[in-house]
Amino acid sequence: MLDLAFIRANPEVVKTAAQQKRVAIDIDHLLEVDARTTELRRAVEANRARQNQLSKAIQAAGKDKAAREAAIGAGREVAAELKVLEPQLRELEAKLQDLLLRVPNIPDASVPVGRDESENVEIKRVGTPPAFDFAPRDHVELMTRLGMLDLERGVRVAGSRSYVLRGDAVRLELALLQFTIDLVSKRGFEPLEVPALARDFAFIGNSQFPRGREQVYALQHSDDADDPELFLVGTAEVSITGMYSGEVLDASQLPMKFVGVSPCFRKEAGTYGKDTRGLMRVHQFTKVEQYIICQNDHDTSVQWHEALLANAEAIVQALELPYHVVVVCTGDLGDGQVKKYDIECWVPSEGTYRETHSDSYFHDYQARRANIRYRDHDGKLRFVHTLNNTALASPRIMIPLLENHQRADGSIAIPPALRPYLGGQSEFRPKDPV
RNA sequence: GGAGAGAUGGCAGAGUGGUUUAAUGCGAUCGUCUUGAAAACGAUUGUUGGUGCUGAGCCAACCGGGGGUUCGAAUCCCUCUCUCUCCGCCA
Repeated sequence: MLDLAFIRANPEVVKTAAQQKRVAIDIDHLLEVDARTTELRRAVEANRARQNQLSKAIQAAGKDKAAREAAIGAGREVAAELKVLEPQLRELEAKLQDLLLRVPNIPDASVPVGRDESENVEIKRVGTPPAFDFAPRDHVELMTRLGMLDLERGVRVAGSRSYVLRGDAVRLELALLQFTIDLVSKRGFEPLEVPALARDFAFIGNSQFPRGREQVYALQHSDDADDPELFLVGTAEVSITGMYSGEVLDASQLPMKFVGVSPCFRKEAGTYGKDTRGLMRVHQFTKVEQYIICQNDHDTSVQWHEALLANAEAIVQALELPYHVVVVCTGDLGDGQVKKYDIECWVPSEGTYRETHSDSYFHDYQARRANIRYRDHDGKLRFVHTLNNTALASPRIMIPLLENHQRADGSIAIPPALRPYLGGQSEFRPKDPV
């Protein structure tokens, strides 16, 4: 959420940002609602002031019955007027709040303007895609042959975009998660295992709601089917934002650095026909997420944004995956994001790079929604800044991991960094080699 | 799932319809005293919005969230959330 005072002072900046992010929002209408709200609030407050004066007059009247009755009579009139005005004010305030929640954040000046992901800009390329002297297999074929994947039965249980990991894939996933948490926590990040269920306020704080609600699974937690109380998170980011909602932190506690793990659930609404094969886009997965809460300072945010990227790069480098980094263009940015880097790893079966990590900073956009503040050294309250980046998402990471390290016989080399987490094992080998 | 008790400022804790403008204590900040510190003493110390001669002042709201009764609610009523105690169930 942006500061309303900022929107009032810079409507054109906000309009341009919304346009570049391809968000349809009528800023003029918002300002008009804002003006009407202020006007009505003044009227309500004037009535309340009058009410307080009369209340004192009633006390002061004591046993002077006439004065007392007169003041109570006047009080009735004020109360009657407030009874009309107050619901109008509440309605306007709710409308204004809803509009405010839909105003996107301002992208950084360094973000390229573009329509969609096709206009993201590569800034870095690391490693070389492997040159196979055989036709590389895709992850579905490799994993099925290795007894690691059972798509058919996963779909039987839970429908399309579902899967069962079997055998060595389960060991591999646990190894990947532990390797990742170890690497990031060694860099000073506190491990968290957070709820995968969260209330709506956590989603609002994170800026998944109100826009984006259709991507989230709602749970009927009470008997009132129209009022789901809990939702399944699509990322631990939601839960971590919710953790500190409403708190006033102390400047000395910052920065807070977390590495959180959780199951993640996504409806993937509107992606029919996209990445339908295999493990690229699934309804349920497991993700290790980096999250930082820092002081309200642009340069500090930028510094941590780079640090989070460096952590993620260390992970894909240790897994020996060829990758590149792109700056995401305005049209592909989330509402709250100021700037975002994606790491995309090379996928041999597709002959292209695919997103595995997403590194964003928000300034105080999330903090303002979630009301996370800190008392600065000068004694003032400020909203914190928040950032997050994937550390590792599984099973998606298995696609480049297994495809890049495959051999002609269908076996797969395990990168040395991962071997300690697999009992020293150096490869996955099918029972029936090709 | 059943029964009961609670939720008040950074913390503790009074307050059961009208000078509550939320007491008191602790903490914090500043000052006095001191070589310095501690102690003692004094002062200050919440948030949000509005107004404004722009951080003097003035107005409004906030006692877990929301709604209601009343001229007037921390206080009475309804509802939701959470915490604690006991019983039941359970990995």
